[in-house]
Amino acid sequence: MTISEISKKCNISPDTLRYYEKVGLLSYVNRTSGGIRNYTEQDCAQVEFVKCMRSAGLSIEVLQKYFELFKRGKSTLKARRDLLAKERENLQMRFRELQDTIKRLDYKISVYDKALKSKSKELKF
Amino acid sequence: MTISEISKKCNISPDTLRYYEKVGLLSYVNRTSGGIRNYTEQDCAQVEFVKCMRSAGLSIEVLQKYFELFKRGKSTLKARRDLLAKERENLQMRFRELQDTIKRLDYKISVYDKALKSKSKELKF
DNA sequence: ATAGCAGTTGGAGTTAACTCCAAGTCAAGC
DNA sequence: GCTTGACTTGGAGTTAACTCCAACTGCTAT
Repeated sequence: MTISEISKKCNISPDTLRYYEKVGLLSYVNRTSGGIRNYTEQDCAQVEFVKCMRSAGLSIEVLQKYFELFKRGKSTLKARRDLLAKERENLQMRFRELQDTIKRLDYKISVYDKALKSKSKELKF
Repeated sequence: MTISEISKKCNISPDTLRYYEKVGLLSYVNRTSGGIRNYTEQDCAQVEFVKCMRSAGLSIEVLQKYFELFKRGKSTLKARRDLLAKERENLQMRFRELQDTIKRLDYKISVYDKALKSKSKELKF
């Protein structure tokens, strides 16, 4: 697959794909004889993984660390597991915070709805 | 309350508090005769609100818009309600994505645990 | 064989959201 | 009256994560 195909499929810009490769979030992608990137299904799955983790909020730095461990081979299995587990815990925390914030917004919206019905009050902020 | 008191109470740096005021996320904070900020309980509650929304991911720009509407008075009640409702929907979406990502990480971690037990396999990434 | 387009590279530029700095002010204690 | 320390301001600097650019290469179709 060419870079534009992956770009469309994963909805990530070619520039971002090249950037991810440059900083080590994709192991070096094979090139055709003409020097053009030729993504495999594997590469594609990895791009999807990176995209998913990035949009959940994992930093580039953490993902670099993960793939760097990967390159070092089987001896880093435990370290990688632990890295993922730690990030999982971070997400869990953000998950609960997000839940609370949504509840808070629900309450605030309900206060607005009341104010709108009574057509008189102003709120504090 | 002085800026350093609020800073401690809300765990936001004085620089950030001044920045928020400058860009309109806090209505102008009263000063003492000597020109020093003197935060009220109200201000404090607003700081808490901003902090909560910011850490949930609402942009400075959206919060600026919200407080700008606020300054325009009661006529913008509906607009503010709708702005909050829209942001709430965004958060709800991110909430579900986060849930999925956590599940995905759980699965990946379980795969790692299996690999660690069998002490032989390497994973794809 | 040439026009045109998709791709390549290294490196510069952009954006959001802070964060830091220099120069100055003010109240309090010695 | 002078030092100290917390505060003030406007504005410059930083960081993460892209995003854009210029100059170039190499297929493909006319």
